[in-house]
Amino acid sequence: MIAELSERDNQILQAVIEEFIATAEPVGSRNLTKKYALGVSPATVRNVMADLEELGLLTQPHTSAGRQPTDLAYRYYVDHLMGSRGVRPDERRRLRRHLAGASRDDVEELLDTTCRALSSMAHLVGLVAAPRFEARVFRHIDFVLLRPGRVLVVLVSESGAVYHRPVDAPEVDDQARLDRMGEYLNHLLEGLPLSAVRDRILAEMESERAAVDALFHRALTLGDRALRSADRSGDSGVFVGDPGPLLEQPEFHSPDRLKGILETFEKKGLLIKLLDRACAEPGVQVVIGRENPSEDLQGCSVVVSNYGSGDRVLGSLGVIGPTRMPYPRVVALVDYTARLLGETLGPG
Amino acid sequence: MIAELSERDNQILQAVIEEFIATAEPVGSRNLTKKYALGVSPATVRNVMADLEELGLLTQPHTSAGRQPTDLAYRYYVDHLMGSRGVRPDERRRLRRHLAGASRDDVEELLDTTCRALSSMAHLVGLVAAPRFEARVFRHIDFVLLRPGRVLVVLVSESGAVYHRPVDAPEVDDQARLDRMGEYLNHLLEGLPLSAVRDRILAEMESERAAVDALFHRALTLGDRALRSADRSGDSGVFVGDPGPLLEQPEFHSPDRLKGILETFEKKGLLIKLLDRACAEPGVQVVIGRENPSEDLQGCSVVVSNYGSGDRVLGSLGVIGPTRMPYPRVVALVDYTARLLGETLGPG
DNA sequence: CCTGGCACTCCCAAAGAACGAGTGCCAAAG
DNA sequence: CTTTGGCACTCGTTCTTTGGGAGTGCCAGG
Repeated sequence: MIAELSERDNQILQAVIEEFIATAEPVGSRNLTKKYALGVSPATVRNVMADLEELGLLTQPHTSAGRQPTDLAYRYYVDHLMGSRGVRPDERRRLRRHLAGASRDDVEELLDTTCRALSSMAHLVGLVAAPRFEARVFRHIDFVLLRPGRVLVVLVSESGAVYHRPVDAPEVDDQARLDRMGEYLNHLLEGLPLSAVRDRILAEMESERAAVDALFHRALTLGDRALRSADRSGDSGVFVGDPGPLLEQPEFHSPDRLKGILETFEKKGLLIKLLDRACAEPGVQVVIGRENPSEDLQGCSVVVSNYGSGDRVLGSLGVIGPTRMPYPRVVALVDYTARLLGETLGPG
Repeated sequence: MIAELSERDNQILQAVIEEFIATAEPVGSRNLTKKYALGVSPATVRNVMADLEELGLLTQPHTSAGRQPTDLAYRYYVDHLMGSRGVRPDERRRLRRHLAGASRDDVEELLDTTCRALSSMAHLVGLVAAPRFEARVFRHIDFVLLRPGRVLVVLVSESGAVYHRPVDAPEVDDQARLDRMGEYLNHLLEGLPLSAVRDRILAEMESERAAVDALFHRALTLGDRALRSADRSGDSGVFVGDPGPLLEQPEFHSPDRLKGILETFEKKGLLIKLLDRACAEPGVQVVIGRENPSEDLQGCSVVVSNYGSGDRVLGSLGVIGPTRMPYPRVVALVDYTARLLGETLGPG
C-alpha cells in the first residue's frame, strides 16, 4: 500500500486526518487548501480524495459532505505518516509532579496515581495493569488462621505488593503450626521469582515425599493451593481512569455508545486482554477501532505499552479514547510514562 | 406541613409523584384523573395542584406544561406518603443468588459482589463502604522488611480483611528481629477490637518504659505508626457500581450533568462522607437532591443504610441515582441488602 | 495532468403553521 | 363554599417549507 501512494497523496491524507482529529468534522477540499499549504487547487484535492476513498482510506458520511478517515487510514497514519515526537519538557514536568506524590513502596498507590496522571495528561481514560504476578519476586509468605479449616494466605513481593487469598485447609486449626509452616516456606522460597515458586514447591514435594514430615508437606500443599488460585486473581490489578474526558468528545454524546464503553470498563477481563497485547511486543502498540476485540469499543483506539525495568517486562499501561485522538502526543506520552514507571519500580 | 395537607391533597400529590417517577414527564391534570381513580375532575385537580405549587411542592417547567415534584415533595413523599414495602420474594432470591458467588472469607470480593448486586437490582449505581477500620477485630500483624529502614506492615482482621502499609523504620534491617516483634505484638493484641489496639499499644509503651527492652519498644512504636497511617487509609474501601444504568435515565442525557457525576464517583472522599451519614443513624437514610453536599449531585438522591451484626455498626452501603427513583422499591432493597451483608459478615 | 467553472446533492438552520397538552379563570351547579 | 364544565390562552413540539452553504463530480480548457 505504501508504494501506491505518491508523496502528494500522503501529504493530503495526513492533512485530512489531522484536520479531522482537530475538528471532528468531515473535511472538505476547499477548507483543506485554505488551512494547509498544499500547493494545489481544491479540485485536485478532490481528485486525490476520491482516489483515497476508493482505497478505503476515507469515507463521506453522505454525498456532498467532506471526507473523514477510516480505521485503515488511522492505521496507515500511525504506521507511516505521523513520525514520532518526544514529550514536551513542561509535560514531562507535569507528569513527574503528578507521580511525585506516590510512595515507591506502595505499589497500588503508585499505579493508581500513574493511572490518574495518564488520564489527566492525555485527556483520555488511563489504563494501568499491575505487574504480572509471575514477574514478581518472592519476599514473604504468611498464613493466618481465619477459622478451623480456613486459612488466609498473605504473599508479599519484593516490591511490596501484597496478595491475599483465603484457602481451604481441612484439619488445620492451630496458628502456631501455621507460623512454623510459614517460616519453613519463607526459607525455602527466599528471593525466588514467583514464576519459579510453584515449580520449587512441586520439586520439594517430590523430594520430601520420603521424609514424611506432615507439617512441611502440608505447608507445601497449602502454598501450592494458594498460588494456584492467585494465578487467576487477575480481576483486580487493573486501574481505570476517570471516564469524564470522553464526555467532551462529540463521538460519545450518544448514550448507547457511552453505555457500551462504560460497561466494558467494568469488565476488567477484557481490559486485561487488551493490555496484555502490549506485554508481548516491545514499544508502544496502537489498536485502532475495529481492530479491537469488543463490539463496544468500535470507534475507540487503545494506545498501550509495557513497562518494566531492564529487560524484565512487569506489566502494561496505556490509554483508551476515540479513534480520533492526537496519536503523536498520546503515543509519546504513553511511552514516556511507561519508562518512568519502569524506572520507579525498577530498583526496588 | 403535614397538617396543612388534606387527605385529598396527599392523594393527588402522591399520584403526581408516582406518575412522574414512572414517566419522567411533567404530569397534567387530565392525564392524572384518567390513570388514577381520584374521584374528582381535572379542574379540581388543577386547583389542588396550584395550591401544592404555592407550597413549593410542585413546579411547572414552563407555563402550560404539567407539574413535577420538587425536592421538597420527594422529601415529603419519602417521609409521609410512600409507606414501606418489603422486598419481593423473587427479588430476594435474585439478590441471594448474586451474593452466593462470593466467599465469606474474602471481604473485598464480598463487598464488590454486593455492590454489583445492588447496581444490578436497583438499576442504579451501587455504593458500598468497607467496614470501618476501628470496627474490626485484630487477628494478626506481620512485619516484612522491604529494604533497610522500610517495613511493610500487614494487618489482618478477624473477618479476613487485609490492610497493608509501608512505614519508615530507621535502623531496622533484619527480618528475624521483625519476626520477633510481630510475634510479641500478636500475643499482646490478640482478639482486641482495632479501636482499642492503639490504646493498648500506648498503655504498654508506658508500662514498658522502665523495662528497657529495645526490641519490644520498637515493635510498639512501629505498630503505633502503622495504625496511625492506616486510620487515614479510607480512600480505598469504597466500591462504586457500574454507572451504566444512569445513562438510560433521560435526566442524564446531558454530557455536562453526567460529567459532574462521574467525577464525583472518582472522588472517593465525598462518597465516604455521604455513606458515613448512614453510620450515624439506624435504618435507611434518604438524601434528596439539594440536600446533597455536592454541586454535582443536584438532581440525584442517595439511599443509604449502615450494616453490621448485632448492634455493632460495621460500614454502610446504598445506591445513588436520579431524584426521580422508585423510592419504595429502592429503600426496601437497600434495607434488605444491608441486613443480608450484616448477617454474612456477622458470625465471622 | 492540473485547474476553474458549473450543475447538482444534501445537510442544516430558520421560519412558519398546525397541533395538542395543559393551564387559569369564571360562571353555574351541587 | 366547593366542585365542575367550558372556554380562551399559552407554549412547547412537530412538521413542512425554504434558503443558504458546503461540498462533490464532471467537464472543458490551459
